[in-house]
Amino acid sequence: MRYHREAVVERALGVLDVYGLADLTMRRLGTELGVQPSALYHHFATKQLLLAAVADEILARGPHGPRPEHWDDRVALVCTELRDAMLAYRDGADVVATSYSFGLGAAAPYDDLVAALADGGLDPALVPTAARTLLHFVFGHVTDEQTHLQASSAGAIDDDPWPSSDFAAGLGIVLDGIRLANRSGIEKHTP
Amino acid sequence: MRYHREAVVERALGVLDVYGLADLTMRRLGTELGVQPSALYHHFATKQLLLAAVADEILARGPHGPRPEHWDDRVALVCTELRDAMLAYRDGADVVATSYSFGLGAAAPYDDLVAALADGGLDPALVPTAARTLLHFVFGHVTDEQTHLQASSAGAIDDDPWPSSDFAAGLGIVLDGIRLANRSGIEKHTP
DNA sequence: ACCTGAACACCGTTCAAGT
DNA sequence: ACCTGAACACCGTTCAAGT
Repeated sequence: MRYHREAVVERALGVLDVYGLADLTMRRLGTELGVQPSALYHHFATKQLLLAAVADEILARGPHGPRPEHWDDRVALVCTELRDAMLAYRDGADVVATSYSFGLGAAAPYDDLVAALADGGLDPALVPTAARTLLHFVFGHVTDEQTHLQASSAGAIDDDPWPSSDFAAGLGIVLDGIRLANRSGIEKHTP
Repeated sequence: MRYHREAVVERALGVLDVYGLADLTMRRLGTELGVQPSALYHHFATKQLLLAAVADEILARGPHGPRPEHWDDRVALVCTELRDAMLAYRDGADVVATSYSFGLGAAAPYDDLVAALADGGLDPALVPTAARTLLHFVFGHVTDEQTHLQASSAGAIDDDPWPSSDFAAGLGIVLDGIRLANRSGIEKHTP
C-alpha cells in the first residue's frame, strides 16, 4: 500500500484517540498502516515532526465559529475553541502544547490571539506577553483537565473532575487582567 | 554498593541536569550508580514515582524567602520562587509540571497559593480556581521558557530569548485579574 | 516516489535467586 | 534490606536495496 502524508496523519489521529500518546509509536503506526516503521520516515523526518502535523490537524478539525466584533469576546472564543479542539482527542492538549513549545506546529492560536489583542488597542509591547499568558493558561488548564479525566475514567482513586465552569472562571481572571492593562495603557495615551 | 532513596534521587538530579529528561532513564541511572536497573525498583515502584521524588527535591532545593505580609505579594513570591526552583535544573519545569498533573508530587506550591489566597479574603469558591490559574500560567511559562533556552543554546536557528521581565508582566496580568475578582467579591459581601 | 529488511543502540518492568 | 542476572516485550532511527 502507498500512502501520502495526510493518510499517515489521519491514522495517527485514530491511534492517538484509541490508545493514547504513549502508545502512538512509529512501530505501532506502521503496523496499523500495514507498513514497515521505516516507511514512515519517507513522509516525516522525525517522530516530532509527525506529532506537529498531528497537532495542526487537531486544531484544523476543531470548531471555527464566526469571530465576534469585540476584541475580548474574540479572545475568549479563540481560547474556548482551542480547548474544545484539544479535548476532542485523547492527550490532545499534550500533543498540541508540546508541538507549540518546540516551535514545530500549533502556531495558529498564538497568531489569532495576537491579532485580536492588537485590534483591541492593547499596548503593542504587551501584546505578545498577553497572548502567551493566555496560551499558557489554556494549555496548562486543559492538560491538567485531560489528565484528571483519564485518571478518573481509568478507575484511579482520583477525585471527581472540576466543574465545567472552571475553565471559564480562569479565563475570566486572565481576561480581566488584560482589560485592566488595556485601560491603563489607553489612559496613558489619552490623559 | 547499597543506597537509600535519597541517594538515588540525588544522582537522578545530577543526570537530569547534565543529560536532560530524555536521557534520565532507569538504565542510565543504574549505570551511574554502579547498579543493575532492576535494583532501582527496590526504592521506587515505577519511574514516574522516581520522577515525582525528583520534582519534590527540585522544589525543596529552591529559594524559600520570608513570606511578605500582603496576600498579593505572597502569591507573587510563591510563583517567583517556583519559577526559580524549576529553572535551576535542566527540564525542571517539565518534571515538576508533569508530576503535579499526575498528582504524584509537587503539591506544595498549590497548597501555598491556596493559603495565601484564602488569607487575602478571596471568595472561597474562587480560591482553587485562582490557584490553578496561577499554577497553569507558571508551569506553561517556564516550560516554554526552558524549551526556548535549550533550543537557542543548542544552536538551533531559534530566535533570541524573551526579556526576563516577561514572566513578571504575565504574572502581573493574572494577579490583576485576581485582585479584581477579590474586589467584586468583597463588594458583594459588604454592599 | 514509496517501501522492505535488517540492523544499531536503546527502553521500562518483572522475577527468581542471591547476600 | 538491597542487589544480580536474565528475560520479556518493546522503542526511534538509519540505510542499502528493491519496485
